[in-house]
Amino acid sequence: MLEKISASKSEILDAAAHCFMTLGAEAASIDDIAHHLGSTKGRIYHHFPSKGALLSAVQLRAADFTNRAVEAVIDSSRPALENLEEMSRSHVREVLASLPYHRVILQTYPGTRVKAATEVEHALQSEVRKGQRAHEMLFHDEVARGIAEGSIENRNLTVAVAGLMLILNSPVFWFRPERGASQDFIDTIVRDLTSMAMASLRSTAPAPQPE
Amino acid sequence: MLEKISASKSEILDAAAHCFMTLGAEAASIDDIAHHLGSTKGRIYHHFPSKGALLSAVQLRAADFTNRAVEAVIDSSRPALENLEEMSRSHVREVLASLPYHRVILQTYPGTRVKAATEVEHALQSEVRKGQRAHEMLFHDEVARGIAEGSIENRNLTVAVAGLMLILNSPVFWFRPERGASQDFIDTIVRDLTSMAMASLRSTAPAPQPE
DNA sequence: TCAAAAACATACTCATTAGTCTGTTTTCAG
DNA sequence: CTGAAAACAGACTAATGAGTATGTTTTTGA
Repeated sequence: MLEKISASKSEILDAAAHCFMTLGAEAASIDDIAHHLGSTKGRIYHHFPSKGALLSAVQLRAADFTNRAVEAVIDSSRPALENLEEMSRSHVREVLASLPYHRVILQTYPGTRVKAATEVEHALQSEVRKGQRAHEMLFHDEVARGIAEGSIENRNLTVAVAGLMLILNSPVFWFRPERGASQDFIDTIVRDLTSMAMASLRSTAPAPQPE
Repeated sequence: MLEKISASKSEILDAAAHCFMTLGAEAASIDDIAHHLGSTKGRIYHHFPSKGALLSAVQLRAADFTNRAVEAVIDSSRPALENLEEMSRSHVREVLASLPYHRVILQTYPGTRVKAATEVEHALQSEVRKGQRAHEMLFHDEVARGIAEGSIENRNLTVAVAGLMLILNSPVFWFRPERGASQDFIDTIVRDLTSMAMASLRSTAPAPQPE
């Protein structure tokens, strides 16, 4: 789904993600990104046709990161909750590892339709949504399986999955890697968030005990 | 904490919140907001000194909305979890009721420092954070109390409260009132999100049974 | 009833910034 | 080696949008 990225292109994406994160996707200018690279606009516009395309590329890569990380640990032979726990752990780890990219996604999450949306840009945005939806589907399907199993509380699926993803993505809002990112704290975040996420899903009432 | 707002000023805030929501806080121009009001810039700049001040006013009002709603139902004589459940219910209801305002908050949550930040604007933003922190504190304190009680799982407080707030705010990301906001669906959202939030906090291991 | 202040409208200025165009350097296949 | 294409740099254009300055209307208090 994602074409190969040259080393230079990847460097540009990293810089773009960083600037979008610190300044906001809309406020960050192409010149800001170029300056952060020690280059000029010429370099960026040689690789990307527009700012919108660059933004979409960053968002697409973000979804791709978590997608790969989660898909790698999926094992549908396990019970849904067990599987979801591994998936969640992997997702949170990846978010913490590639934080700037995921910050950008959150910034453009709501239905904020871009003003000057050409046909091409619109298509790119639709592609981004598709990638995000695909990733949510990984969790969506497992939650549905868990509800069928009886191990997960029977709630509105949309509401439940949205809440789950928000828990897993919550570090995006407050995690500051620049201020001391001790491996210990990272482990705490992964453990506690995964624990909270699983607890929020787990069925309370009958609790089928297979022991 | 919040000065009285004239009818006209309130109308401007509503329009601003709406435009910030649909177009994004950065992309929405003062002219856009004025046009949505059927007026011109003059009206807005008569009441607000700058776009940043207008944005801050919207954010401050958002925090004020949920603050009032939650504070009204706090009853610290109850057990922490019971109290938190009522608070959460009230919070979610308020978010759904004044959605545009809360969308704006989420858009500017991350550490995106504005570029042209004058001293005044900076002070306003700091005021906004203070209001948001105050509201989070309401939940923070109750969670701490619950942990002390033993009814809430002993996790990192920052992580736990952040996760909790994200669950409660999650409709901001996907709820579309324009597309059929049946009272029934609203009730479902409030019930399921509150249920998930409480489940994510509840202590799993010893479970002190006071019955 | 009548100033004066509040509440707007309208026409500007000026800075920022996305995108373009042309030139220069680097890479690399043959 | 060489020439052509890729990978940039740097100057320029054009449009958008925040903020201002000066009107005009409406409200209001005495």
